[in-house]
Amino acid sequence: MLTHALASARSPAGTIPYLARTENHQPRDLDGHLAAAPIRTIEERELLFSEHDRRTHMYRVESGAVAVYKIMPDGRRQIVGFAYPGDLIGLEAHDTYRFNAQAMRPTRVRCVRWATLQHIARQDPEFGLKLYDAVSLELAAAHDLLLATGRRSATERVTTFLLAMSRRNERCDRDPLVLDLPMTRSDIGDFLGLTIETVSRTFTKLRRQKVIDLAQITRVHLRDLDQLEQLAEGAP
Amino acid sequence: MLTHALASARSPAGTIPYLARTENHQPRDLDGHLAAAPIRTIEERELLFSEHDRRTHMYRVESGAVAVYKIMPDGRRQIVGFAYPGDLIGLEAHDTYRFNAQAMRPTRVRCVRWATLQHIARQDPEFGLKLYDAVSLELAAAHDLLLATGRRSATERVTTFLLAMSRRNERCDRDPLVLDLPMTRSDIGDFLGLTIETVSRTFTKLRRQKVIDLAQITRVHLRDLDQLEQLAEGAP
DNA sequence: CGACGGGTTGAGCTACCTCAACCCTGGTGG
DNA sequence: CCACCAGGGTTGAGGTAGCTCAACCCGTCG
Repeated sequence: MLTHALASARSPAGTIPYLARTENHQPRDLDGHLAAAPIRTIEERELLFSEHDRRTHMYRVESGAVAVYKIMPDGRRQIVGFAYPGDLIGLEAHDTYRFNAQAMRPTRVRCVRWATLQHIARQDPEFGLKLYDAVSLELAAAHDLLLATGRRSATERVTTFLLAMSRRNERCDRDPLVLDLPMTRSDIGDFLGLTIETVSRTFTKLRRQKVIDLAQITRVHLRDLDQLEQLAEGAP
Repeated sequence: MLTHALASARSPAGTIPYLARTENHQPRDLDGHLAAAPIRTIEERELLFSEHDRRTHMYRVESGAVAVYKIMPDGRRQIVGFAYPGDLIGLEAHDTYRFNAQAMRPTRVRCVRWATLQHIARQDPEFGLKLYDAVSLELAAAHDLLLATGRRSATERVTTFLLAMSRRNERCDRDPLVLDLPMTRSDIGDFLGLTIETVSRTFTKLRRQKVIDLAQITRVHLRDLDQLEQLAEGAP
C-alpha cells in the first residue's frame, strides 16, 4: 500500500542501500480491472475496514489518503503505512483483514472483490505472479519501515520520513520540495514510533536549522535536501 | 522466512490481536519440489548470500539456523529474522537479494532455482497463488516484528521474543518450555533493536524474577509462561 | 463567545545507551 | 598440562534522548 513512502530513490543507487527502491507499479492487468471497478467514497475519519473483518475486497486509492494501523491491547497504535492515490490496500492473503484502514481526509477508493482477483489468477498464471510481485513490494516497504524505526534517532526517523514523502511526490510528478501532509503529528508519531511532542520538537528543530519551512501545519517546504539526507543517514 | 518467530499462537484467538497467527506452512507443491532439490551445506558464519547479489535461488532450511539482516551505512545491523528448519529464505520478488543471510551454526539448505519456480508458476496458476500466500506470510511476520519493536520496553521485546521462540518449538513438536537459542546476545539485540547489555540485563532480571532459567547460555527454560505473557503485554 | 482538537514549548524523569571492568569458556601453543 | 588469549557474556556507573506531564497557543466550530 504505502510504506513505500519510506523507500527512497532520490539518492544514487547504493547510497542508502538499506532503503529499497520500491516503486508503486501495480500489475498491468490489475489496472485494467481497476479502471472498471466501482468507486466507494469514504469521509474523513471513516473506516474503510477494520481488523478481523472478513476480507472481501482489495482497494486502490483514487483520491484522498488512508492510514493503515493496528491497535495494541494497551491502546498504543502502530501505523504501518499511509496509502495515497495509486496505492493498494488489503492485498495480502488472509481471510480477515489484519489492520484497520481509516481515511485521513475525504477519500475515494476503487473496490475489487477478492474472489474476482482469485478467479482471474486461476485462469491467468501471469496474474498470479503479478499478485506475488505486488505483495513482495509491500514486504519490501515493511522492511524499510522496520529499518527506518529500529534504533534510530528522532531526527533520523523524521528526516527519512520527509525524504520518503518527497520521493513519493516525485514519482507522482508533483513538486518534491513541497509536501502536503494530511496526517496529524500523532499519526506521524504512531508511524515512526515517537510521541507527538518529539515529532513537534524535531520539526521545529529542523525549521530552526533552515532545513525545512512550515508555512502551514500540513505544508512542509524542503529547503536543504542535501542536509536532509545527511541527517537521515545519521549526521549530527 | 522466519520472523514468524514473533507470531504467537499460544494465546487464545484474539488475546494478542496485534500478533498475527502465522504458520510456517509452505505451498504443498513447493514441498514436492523441495524434497528433490539439491542440498547445500554451509558452515557457521558462512554467508548463504549477500545483499545485492543476483537472486538466483530460493532456499529452505533443512537443519541449522540462519540470520537474515541488513547493514546500515553507519554500521548498525538490523536482523529482520531468523530462519529455522522448514523456513524459506529469499522468497520475495526482486532481481537481487535484499538482505544478507548468514548461518548461525552449521546449516543445510535445499536450493531451488528461481527460474524453476517461475516456470512452474506460469504453468500452474495454483502454484502462483501459493507463492503469493507464502510472501503474504512473510509480510505478516515483518509486521509482527514491527509491532514487537515499535515503542515497546526492553522487557516487552525480550519476552515477546521468547514466547515466539516457544511457539515455534510447539509448531515443530518440540518442548515449548525449553528453548535452544543459537544466536548470540548481539544477534538478539540487533533483532529487537536493543544493545547486548540491555538484552543481557533483561535476561538476568527475568531469571531473578523466576520467570526463566538460564542453564546454559544457549538454553533457556521458561518457568512461568503466564507471567511471561503478562510481561509481553506490558505488565510492570 | 466558549469549547475543543491539534500543535507547540518547557521542566523533569527514566529507560536505555555508553563506556568500562570483569568473568567464563574454549581453543591454541609452548 | 597449563598459560595465554579471544570472543562472548555479565555487571556497574554515569550520561542522555526521548517520554511524561503540564501549561499554553491557535484556529475552528457550535
